[in-house]
Amino acid sequence: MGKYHFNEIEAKWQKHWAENQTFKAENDSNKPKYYVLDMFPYPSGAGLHVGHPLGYIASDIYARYKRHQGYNVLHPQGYDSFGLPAEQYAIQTGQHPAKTTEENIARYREQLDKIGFSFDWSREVRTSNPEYYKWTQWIFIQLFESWYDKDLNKARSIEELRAIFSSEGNVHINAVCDEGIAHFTASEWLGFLETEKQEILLKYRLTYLAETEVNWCPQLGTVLANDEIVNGVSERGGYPVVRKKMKQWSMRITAYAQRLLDGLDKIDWPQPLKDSQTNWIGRSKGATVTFKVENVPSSAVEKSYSIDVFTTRPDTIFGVSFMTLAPEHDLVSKITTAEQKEAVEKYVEATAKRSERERMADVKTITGVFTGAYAEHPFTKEPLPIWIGDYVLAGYGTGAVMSVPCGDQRDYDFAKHFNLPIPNIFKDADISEEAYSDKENTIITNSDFLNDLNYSEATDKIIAALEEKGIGKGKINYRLRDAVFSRQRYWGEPFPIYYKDGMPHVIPTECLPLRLPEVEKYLPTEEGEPPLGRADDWAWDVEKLSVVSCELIDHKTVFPLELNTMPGWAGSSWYFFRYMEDEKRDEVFASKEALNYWKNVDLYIGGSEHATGHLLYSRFWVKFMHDRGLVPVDEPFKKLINQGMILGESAFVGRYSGYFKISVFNIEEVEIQREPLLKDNPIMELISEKAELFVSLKMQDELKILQEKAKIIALENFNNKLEQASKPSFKTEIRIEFLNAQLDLIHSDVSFVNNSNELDIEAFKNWREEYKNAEFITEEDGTFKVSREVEKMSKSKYNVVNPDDICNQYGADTLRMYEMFLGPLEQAKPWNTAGITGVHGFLKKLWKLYHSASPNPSEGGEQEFIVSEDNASKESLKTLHKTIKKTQEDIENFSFNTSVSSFMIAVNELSAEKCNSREVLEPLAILISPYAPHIAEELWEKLGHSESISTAPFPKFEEKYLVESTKEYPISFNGKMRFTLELPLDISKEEIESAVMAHEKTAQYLEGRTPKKVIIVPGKIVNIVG
RNA sequence: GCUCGAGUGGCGGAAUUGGUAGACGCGCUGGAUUCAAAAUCCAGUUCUUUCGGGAGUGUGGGUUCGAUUCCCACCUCGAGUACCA
Repeated sequence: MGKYHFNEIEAKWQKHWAENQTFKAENDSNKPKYYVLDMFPYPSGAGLHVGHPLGYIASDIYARYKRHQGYNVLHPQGYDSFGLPAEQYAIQTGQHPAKTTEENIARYREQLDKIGFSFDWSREVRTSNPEYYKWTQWIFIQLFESWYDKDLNKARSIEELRAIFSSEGNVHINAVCDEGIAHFTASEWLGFLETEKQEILLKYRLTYLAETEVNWCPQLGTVLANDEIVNGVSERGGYPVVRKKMKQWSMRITAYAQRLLDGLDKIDWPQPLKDSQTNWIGRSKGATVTFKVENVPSSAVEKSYSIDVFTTRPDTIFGVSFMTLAPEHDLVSKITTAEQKEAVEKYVEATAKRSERERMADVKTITGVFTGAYAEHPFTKEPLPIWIGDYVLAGYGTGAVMSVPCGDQRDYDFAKHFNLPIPNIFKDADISEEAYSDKENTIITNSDFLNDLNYSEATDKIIAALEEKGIGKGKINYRLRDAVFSRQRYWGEPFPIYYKDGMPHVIPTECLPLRLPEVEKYLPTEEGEPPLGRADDWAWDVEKLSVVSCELIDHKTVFPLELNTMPGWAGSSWYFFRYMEDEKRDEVFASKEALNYWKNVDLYIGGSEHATGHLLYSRFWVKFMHDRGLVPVDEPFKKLINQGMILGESAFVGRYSGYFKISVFNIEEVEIQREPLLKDNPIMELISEKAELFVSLKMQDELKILQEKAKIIALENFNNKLEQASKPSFKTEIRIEFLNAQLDLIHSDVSFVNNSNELDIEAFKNWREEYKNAEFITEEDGTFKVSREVEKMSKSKYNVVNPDDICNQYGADTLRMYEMFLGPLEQAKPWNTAGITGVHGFLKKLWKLYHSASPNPSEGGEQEFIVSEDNASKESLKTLHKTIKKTQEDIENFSFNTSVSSFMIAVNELSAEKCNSREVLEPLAILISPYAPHIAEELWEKLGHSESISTAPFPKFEEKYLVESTKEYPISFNGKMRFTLELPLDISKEEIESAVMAHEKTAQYLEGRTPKKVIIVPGKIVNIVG
């Protein structure tokens, strides 16, 4: 073998690596550890396109580099295999989602294997495997058995909470829990029934059951989390989402809001990603204030109510002129007066019906209604009318605001719209057009004891006053909501929960996994229960400790099981720990030894779309697991890199569709059933069907040609129709008149188009039935050209490029290098297959470097492998060491595109130098091996090594080979480079100056002037000013 | 609207601390080799020019001997977010 037969080489090494488990990570090693992870792929039915492996290639290069650096590298891969698409497919086809998931995974694996990744497949995980979700359920139970102690600022066991309740009741408990839990003493607690105790405990658990306002998606038949909704419609499928109250499992992630925020400072993540988590958590500092509702004689119940509000501007409290409640606010029905009842109820009903999307679509329309009730200003005692309005969100703060129209634009707009007073409490502020919301330059006035104070002084003073009066206090508020954890779906983890007396109970951990039951259909039941409601055997027998038939439910020993399943993020919130364990997977989710050895993920690569989903939830779970002593770390991913999207270059075929008026005349005047047919009146007039014609790019402006051609098609179609019908018995003439036309561009599959944008017309015709007989107008040279446009790579745009095809045609090493060569990892960039020949040519050149220049007849006419043991030239060594330095720096900065360039430069230089010495070529193979591992292994073997190149030590950079004695100085005049001058590096500034001044070109550029100044930076530049 | 990021040849992009703008690759042009094609190799390729030179990194200003790089204002594109009190 002498030519670069990449297909053979790659198949050979992929087989070798698999058979020898070359990349198996050791849990017991003297080497330092390094953990490189890719974001969990969901195995979709469409398979991989060239955009998907981008991040995997980058992480693989880094993993291989770290192995060369002497690290014990963990670089695993697996599948986030529960999820909506498989279930939607199951609903449509009746196929079990496990089956399609299996098939999709097989296809993914096949594609991944072709690219030559150094994954340790022995540690693969799949979230839908019972052996895996057993532990997801187990972690859920840990959450259920935990509560959050605000004083210790960590999660603790529920057993400890019970102990506290038994000894001192709940009065001194400072926990993150439901609102409005009644106080009880220890003896009261001990007197409660078990069901009552469970009811109370549920309000403290980190995962709890509650009636919540959720995002219901009727088309998907499930609720969605906030991060699963994009622009008011579902992320998957784009279906509308409405608000609905449902009993749901929730996760008390809000307990961790501050720690999730603080933790961001400790991790090396891209700033935009941190920003979006910061915004999502949405911390704001302010105060809660309680407003008393004035007793209204005509209201339904005569009782004293109060409204709590949260405000970030307590300093503006003297500017309050009314109160606004969210329509969903509990108090609305209680305080509304009889006169306003009808209007209020109508309004509440109307807003409930509006979907999220509608609400978002019209932010501008101001709506609201007066309740008839008044609140009392806590300081001035003025009555404040209480309104409801849907600009106040039920889910944020307390669902009520103190409206300060002079300082808040929304309050201002509302006040203007309903003619409410707008008192001004800002000194020298103009509020005639809009609210004055500047915090920094504000001086408060008309505000009693706050007069003449600025924002921060006034805020401190008012909070002190509120606290003294006991009607408010300083408070930090978060936008982050508790995460809804129930999904009304089949293809997810079952909750290890059964219901006794309406209270949830966990099934014993030794009975896990609680396996997903079989159902005959994947749809909700007629009663609207989730698909698990269709299972025959879905009840828990507490004596037999097993799942039994639903018919046996007696609520004494056999109880119904939970029908919801967990959301997609359950399994992906802890999977990175599972990879750490390789032997004791049956006993633990991951052993202490494994967790302590691998700690956290050192490098995590994936897309930025998971910013507020997976990446927030997994941080939450890890912090929780850390609190409960389950893992030693409190952040999962130390360093994170977002890879940019690879975009597709869609191909567009021009389609001209013209319409004609076709009129049929008879030529002879004949009588048909006594009706004379007259020559000059048409016997028939019709508008032609669209005459479709495909037009090559440069012909698209040739309207005359297009019209002519389209006319022929229209006529042909007409004649065919006429022939199929009965032919008239008289002579006819057809006249045709052009009406109008349009040219549109339609997607063609990019596989029909070559690198010169020429369409394979035959392939295009065979693509669709309706194109079979289509007509094509080509360029003058007979080719048909398409236009190109960069779009997202997607099946529906027919611009998907398959990595398998690239591997077959150019090889995996070429694919890997080219993906890196396209541009910076983090940036979005278009894929253009045409450019791939450059890196492919580079690999061929690299191969040649290790082989004889001319074919050797004794080698069957092929080039012979030739590497000499002679010393390399000075230039070659310089090339090598320059490349070592650059490659190392580039990999460490994740600048993979530039190191591919530097390899090209190195190979170009070494080829020119005719270098073939082992001293240079051996280290060169190692340098390139992270990028192009197959060719590197092959050359390594030819160089006489029997061990894999993958653990060969990375070449050591030595400065001495780069030391120069002279420098080609750029000589600038007023900052413009004019010529260069080679000078020794060891001469003084003065010597440089005299050498430059003595140069003939200097005089030429000075044109007789005397320089004002000569700037000399030794080793860099010379700049002459004047 | 707010937050963040980015604007450099025909294209993807390079220039790591302010120091020769356009590395490397694609494409294009010309040439060698070949019966021919593929492959390979060589030369050229920012624009403009009266062939001396001149202009040039989104726009306008500033700092500097010197700015793609730093500062100010603006324009355009992309991403995220969306009444958060």
